[in-house]
Amino acid sequence: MSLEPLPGISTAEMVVQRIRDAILEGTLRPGDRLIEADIAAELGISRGPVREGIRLLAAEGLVVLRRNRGAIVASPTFEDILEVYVVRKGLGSLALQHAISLDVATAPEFDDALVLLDRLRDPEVQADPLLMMDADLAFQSALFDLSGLERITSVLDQTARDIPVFVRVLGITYDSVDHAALIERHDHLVEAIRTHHRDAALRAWDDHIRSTVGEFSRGYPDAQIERIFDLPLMHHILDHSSHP
Amino acid sequence: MSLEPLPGISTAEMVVQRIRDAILEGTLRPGDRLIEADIAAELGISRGPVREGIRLLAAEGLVVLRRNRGAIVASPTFEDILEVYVVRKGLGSLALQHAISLDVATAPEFDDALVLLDRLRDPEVQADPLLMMDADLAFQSALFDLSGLERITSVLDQTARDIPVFVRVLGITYDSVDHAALIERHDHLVEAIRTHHRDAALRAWDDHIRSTVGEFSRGYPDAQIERIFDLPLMHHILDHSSHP
DNA sequence: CTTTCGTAGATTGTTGACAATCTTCTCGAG
DNA sequence: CTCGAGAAGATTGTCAACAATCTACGAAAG
Repeated sequence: MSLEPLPGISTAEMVVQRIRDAILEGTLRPGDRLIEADIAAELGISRGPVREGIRLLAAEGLVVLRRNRGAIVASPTFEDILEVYVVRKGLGSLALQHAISLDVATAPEFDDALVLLDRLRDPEVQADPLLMMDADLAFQSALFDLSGLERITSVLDQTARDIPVFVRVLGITYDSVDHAALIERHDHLVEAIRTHHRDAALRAWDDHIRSTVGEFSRGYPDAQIERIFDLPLMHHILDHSSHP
Repeated sequence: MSLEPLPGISTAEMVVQRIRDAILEGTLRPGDRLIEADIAAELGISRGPVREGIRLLAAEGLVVLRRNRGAIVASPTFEDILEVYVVRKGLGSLALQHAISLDVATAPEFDDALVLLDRLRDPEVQADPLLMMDADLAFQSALFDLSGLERITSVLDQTARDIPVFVRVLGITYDSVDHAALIERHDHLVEAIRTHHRDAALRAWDDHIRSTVGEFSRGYPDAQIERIFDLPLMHHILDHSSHP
């Protein structure tokens, strides 16, 4: 039996949460400056932990740091979110393959993932798109954890933290998402892992990524999913070789 | 024409370099504590930048942070370095595929990569295994940059920074590495990219990873490369579910 | 002899002040 | 009217002192 240290969260991590929440809430918008002294005053702490929190956010890609010129909230583009999904497709495949090659179906962590999957069936969760997205990502994260590959899961978790922010900033809505279909795909995935069907699992994962990307790609006409995930990504990214 | 700000490197980054060098040099060994005040005194600066540098190293995975208990030099295992190569195989494939789908052979950055490849032919470089490894990784990094996928290249660059440290800490030697074969594989890779042969490039990349992993796997008998890279990684990783 | 408790020392976490750098505004030259 | 120099203000980078926490050692109880 292991008790976590009670504070659980450092001051710098509190800063991270507050700033991330402010972005999610729309209080902070892309391009806004993050002024250490102002944030410190607002939170009633000194600049040190604020500075540390901002650096953590920069490592996550949520803010951009400019030497001696402070930090601004990042301005993710549609290409950025596509790249995030390319990473999730690639590393997710690796994690799932490895999980299958282990005997994870009997591990207690596997049941944890099933519990998280059940959360997606909760009508209360389904009513709130943001809750739904969080629950979905938490379930996927639990699956990846089964692989025991810490570096890979850490990168995947980072993308999972970025996605809600990107979605919010880009104004993407999941209104028309088909919850039943989403859950069915996840059921397939779980079943494939349980029965050690590697190819079926990879197919289910690929389906999920395609569906998700397809869902939020409405309104971005030149982002055909076929081009994105047969080739790994769309063509017009190198054009952004602007160096501001 | 753009001039970089002359300092080029922040104080915290200097700290990062010094500590990483100390690990590479053997002055700092896995498990050693990093005491902010001591390091600050040694470098003639205050604790602030030292603290910041240590956090950067922690984000890189080179040191482990424990709340209120300071940082210690990480103790990478053989499984860790295998996982690093799994990441490089996976994300490297994505970056190369995307680079090929663009018209990068005519880009000036492509020539930069060729120059870096030529460094591997320099007898002076070949004489020093550490130089050779750095030059090799720099060339690969230049290839990945062609993709324009910033998140993916940033993860790949992080693994590239970790590799020399892991190699040093684990006492791996590349003595018997076949330089001619290494360069020939890279030539194949370059040629495949130039001629838009996606499958050939992926095969060359896979060859390179296998050869590299095979090279340093001598003396680790139960790490057969076949098992590692057909399945994504070896089986006995989940056993390390110790939570110290 | 082993275990628990308490204290002293060491180390990290936080703070406010100072130094260095950047930004913005004004003013003058062309 | 445009452009550039220069000063004032704003903001980050750094520092040293203080507070909170942890570690280690030793004494006392069982």
